[in-house]
Amino acid sequence: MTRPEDRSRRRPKIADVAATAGVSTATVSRALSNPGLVGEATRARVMDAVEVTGYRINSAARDLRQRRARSLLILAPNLSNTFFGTIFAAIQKVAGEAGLAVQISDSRLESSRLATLGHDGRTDAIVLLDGALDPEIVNGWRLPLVQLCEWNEDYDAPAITIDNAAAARLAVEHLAQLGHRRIVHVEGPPDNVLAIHRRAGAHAGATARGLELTLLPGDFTMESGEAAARRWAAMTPRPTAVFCASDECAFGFIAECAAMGLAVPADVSVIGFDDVDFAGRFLPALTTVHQPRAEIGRIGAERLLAALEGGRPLGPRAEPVPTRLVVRASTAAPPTTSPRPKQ
Amino acid sequence: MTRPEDRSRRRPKIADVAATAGVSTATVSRALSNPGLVGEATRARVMDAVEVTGYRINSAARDLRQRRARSLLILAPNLSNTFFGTIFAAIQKVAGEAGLAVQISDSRLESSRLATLGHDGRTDAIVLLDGALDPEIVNGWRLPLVQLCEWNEDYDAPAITIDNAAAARLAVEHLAQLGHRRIVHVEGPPDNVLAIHRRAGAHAGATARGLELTLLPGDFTMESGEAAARRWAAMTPRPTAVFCASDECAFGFIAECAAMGLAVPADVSVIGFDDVDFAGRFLPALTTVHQPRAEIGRIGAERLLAALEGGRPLGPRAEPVPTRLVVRASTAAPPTTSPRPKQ
DNA sequence: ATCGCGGCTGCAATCGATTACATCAGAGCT
DNA sequence: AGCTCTGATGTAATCGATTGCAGCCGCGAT
Repeated sequence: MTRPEDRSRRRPKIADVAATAGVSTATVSRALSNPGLVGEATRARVMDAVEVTGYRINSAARDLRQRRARSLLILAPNLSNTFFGTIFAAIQKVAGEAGLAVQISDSRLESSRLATLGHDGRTDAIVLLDGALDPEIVNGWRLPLVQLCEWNEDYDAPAITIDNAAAARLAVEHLAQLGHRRIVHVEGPPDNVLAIHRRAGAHAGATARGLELTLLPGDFTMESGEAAARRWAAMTPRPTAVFCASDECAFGFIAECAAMGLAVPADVSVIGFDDVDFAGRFLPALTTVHQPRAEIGRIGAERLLAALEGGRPLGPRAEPVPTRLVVRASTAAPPTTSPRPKQ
Repeated sequence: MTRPEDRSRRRPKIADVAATAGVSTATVSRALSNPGLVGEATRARVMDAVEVTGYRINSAARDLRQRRARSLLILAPNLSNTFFGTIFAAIQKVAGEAGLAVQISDSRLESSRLATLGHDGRTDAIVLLDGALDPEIVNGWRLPLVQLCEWNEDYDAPAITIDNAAAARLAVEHLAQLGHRRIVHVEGPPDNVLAIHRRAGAHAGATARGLELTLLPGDFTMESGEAAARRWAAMTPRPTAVFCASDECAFGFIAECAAMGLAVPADVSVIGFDDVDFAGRFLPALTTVHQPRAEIGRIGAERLLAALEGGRPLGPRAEPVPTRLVVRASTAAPPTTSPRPKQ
């Protein structure tokens, strides 16, 4: 005999509902997860009992029995990066609507802890935003997995990305059209796929248009943009435009120009990459390549869901997501102060 | 008799390890989670067997038996908000090191789904970044819970926050010291606690220094900052300084000033609130109140962990986290163009 | 009257780890 | 020798939901 206090104190379980409704636990389970299997009157009694007892399913028990976690893991190299927020939100929206929980973790941890994340049964699928993890570990996870934005050829998983080279080329051609002849590309980190493709695209664009291209090192951060600005300022003659491998880098570049008393775009045109939320409000508003982050997150999550539900494998690779150049106020025709000296 | 293929195909469980090591499952379990309890030789055999079989614990089974999830849930009204990224990272760091998974969810969903999140046994504790949820639901969760940054008096949970009123007052006093006499405060959303406290602080500071304070509506967004800038520009005489309730709002205000051909701080001083990552690189670099987000996230996570391990309840309320004014380039003495007319 | 069938429901095994309790061997003590 | 005590290990119950199998009931067909 259960006293009322017990009910309020203990988390009700399916057996409590069954007792209240006068049916077996099997029937309660079926009424909740597969209502078509139970008679209408019974179902109503069960629902009432659920209401009365305040029953909530215990996911751990269900997960154990069904051998799935109803949960998806996002791994990113730096959770505080503003770039990722939108992606997280998009993934969570899709996953949440499908009843999946979303777990996040920093991807930069010791390999044993990292490996465990994909093996501990708490996760059904993985979204990877980091292309620099050990392929052994990544491929060791026997879970549906998609890569987003960044990718690694050694991972045996599809990637949802934009065509970084083509996008970079767009940026350079924009500068060429404005009349710039000598330009700088501030690169991303040397080993990064994105950096490599963007550099290749910039190079291709410059070659096609006959531009003189100088590469400066960088790593996507604002600090590296500042450093690049100082190196650029010391060049003679100064290139008239700069294509930064990320918006943050561009912000740093522009801020440092301001500190040096140089104006954008009057003294130098600057173009970024990503189109983060602030890009449009920056002063000057930043011309940049739009990377559809929400779209990428959504597509990634949807493909994982399809793989989980259909049980079919994820396609090997995906079409690139369309991107576009967003022209704002940080690019203009090159300064005409001194007519370029013949050489 | 298990054939080798079975091993490689099936996820090994604790029984497989036990069989390989020639001990019982109980011993394996103890060797892994409480090594002091088993003999040294046995422990070594078990560890070898773990290695050989490639065993990884099944969290669902352990969670079920131990009635805990080793997981913590973060609820925020908008996951893509740049403001939250740093907090997520700090929480994940602390939690991850303690072996807890971190789950994130948008807090703005139908109440039934929201309520379920705290009741489904997938979560041991909750970090709440939203003060606008139904108190019935929040208090219905029988889990350790902390509020961060924002809070709600109706929630029965401690809050880790800064002293928003005092911080706002600091901002206003800074403006007073620079010589401003008429100032504007662009408020946050009317019902928001943060907005209310910041407004109160601004009001107190203005009164104490004998400043003339005008309130303009806002909602923390860049758009509301832009709108406020237009309203401010239409005022006669124009106040010479503006205290915005958030950095984003300040960015919007400054961007709109630029669009109207007005310069900051030459024509108007602007001060923000939060000190988001971009604040220091904005042009002009934004004077703002620093909100130690990583610190707040860390403290919140640590208090939850302490409550989980010690089993003791969370303290009722926390000391405010110290904050400070960061003076950069967006504030200066008021313009002296026309000496103020006597009235 | 009997059989078969379909629709509901219940019984009990199951998922995989943890842990209370039992057992047992050996050491130490009287 | 007999007893207790301690430390290591095994046995089996347990966490709470799902699900294969079987049973029951009623109805229509033969």
